[in-house]
Amino acid sequence: MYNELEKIKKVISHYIEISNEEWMSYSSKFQVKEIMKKEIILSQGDICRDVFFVVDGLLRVFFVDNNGEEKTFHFSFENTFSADYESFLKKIPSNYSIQALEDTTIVLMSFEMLHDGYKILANGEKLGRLLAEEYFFIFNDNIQAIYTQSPIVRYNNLIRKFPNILQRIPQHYIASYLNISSVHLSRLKNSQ
Amino acid sequence: MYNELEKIKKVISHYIEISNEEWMSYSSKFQVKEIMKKEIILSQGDICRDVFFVVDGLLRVFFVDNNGEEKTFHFSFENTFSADYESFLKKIPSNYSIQALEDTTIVLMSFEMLHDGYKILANGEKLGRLLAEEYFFIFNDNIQAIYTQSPIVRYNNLIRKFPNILQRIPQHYIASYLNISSVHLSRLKNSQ
DNA sequence: CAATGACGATAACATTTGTTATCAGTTTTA
DNA sequence: TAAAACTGATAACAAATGTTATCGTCATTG
Repeated sequence: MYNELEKIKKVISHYIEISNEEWMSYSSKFQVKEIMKKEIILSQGDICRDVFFVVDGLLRVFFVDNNGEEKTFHFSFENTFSADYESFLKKIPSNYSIQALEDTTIVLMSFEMLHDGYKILANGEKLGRLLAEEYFFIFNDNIQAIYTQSPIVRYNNLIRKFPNILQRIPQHYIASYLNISSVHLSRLKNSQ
Repeated sequence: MYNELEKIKKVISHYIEISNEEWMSYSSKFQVKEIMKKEIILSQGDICRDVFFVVDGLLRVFFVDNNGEEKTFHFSFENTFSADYESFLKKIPSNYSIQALEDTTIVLMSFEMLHDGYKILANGEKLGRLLAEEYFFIFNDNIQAIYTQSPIVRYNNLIRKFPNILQRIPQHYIASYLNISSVHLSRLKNSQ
């Protein structure tokens, strides 16, 4: 418990100043959870009630398209947040599912908690703003990569950014993330 | 002048409560600008110093990829904001250019103004948060469409959402937005 | 430990999509 | 108003990508 909350405190402190008193009362509301590999912690269609902070492990965010095919569109590594943030904020059914790719430790942050934070914490609104901005940056970069880079370039960049990704994530999930078939990715890799 | 600011007040009031006194002092800092068709108001590589609010007209957000090809990835219609929001927030060189597709009236909102607003306005931080969230929603929906929908489905949805888009935007820009060649879009349209 | 399933490479083939060029109609510009 | 640029359709061809199936290896599970 101690370590998990220390980690999330470190991340939050990176965004805003938070006093010890504030942290003491605020952090008591966090919920820590251990989830097993393959476990699904958010199902497409359900409302995303919490933002998940990944303390240790790895999550996969995906959805099932009209043809019944799974599309992976995000991996959540250690020390990052994960959620269907639109579902979370608007309280509408989620378009994504979130699944653990490894045994994972997460800290749950509920909608109520975040919104209480807007009032309770001196810099609560700022935290909300910076979280939204951070999410936006991720998606912005992502969309730009899709428009400007070929799949194999995106693949190489991904590996450069996360060198151990191949040991942790099955290749067909990566292909799905690149929005190409697993056969095609295999071909691209072996013909560069 | 009167009408332009009324429009943006209406949009901002949709996000937060803002008193008349606040609006009086705050709105005086807005800058209204008329730009001509084809004029470029943000150039790739420059820092995006302002968020543009489109009062009337139409903007195109695009970038030039590694092969020297223009990729359109967003159209900004009336009553919406436009910017390279990442460049704007981080004060880093913009990856996008923004160009008017019609004679357009915009209201400029500088970084300093937005940040002053965080302090001056009672709900300033909240406004910043909601703007970031709004931007995030747009990109979220966009990325999801790219992953789950075929180009022709995205095209049809686009037309359903903006029925007069074909009269206002050349088809090859729309093809670029769909991330397909203009020849291919032409084919898809005429073979549904 | 045996059975099952997951994983990634590969081949063969089908389909989609891009590229280049041409043309006719329209709009813009000098 | 004449020339130039822009626009969208179309054809022919090339390249990229998907689909299906097979196979060997490895991990998981009962």
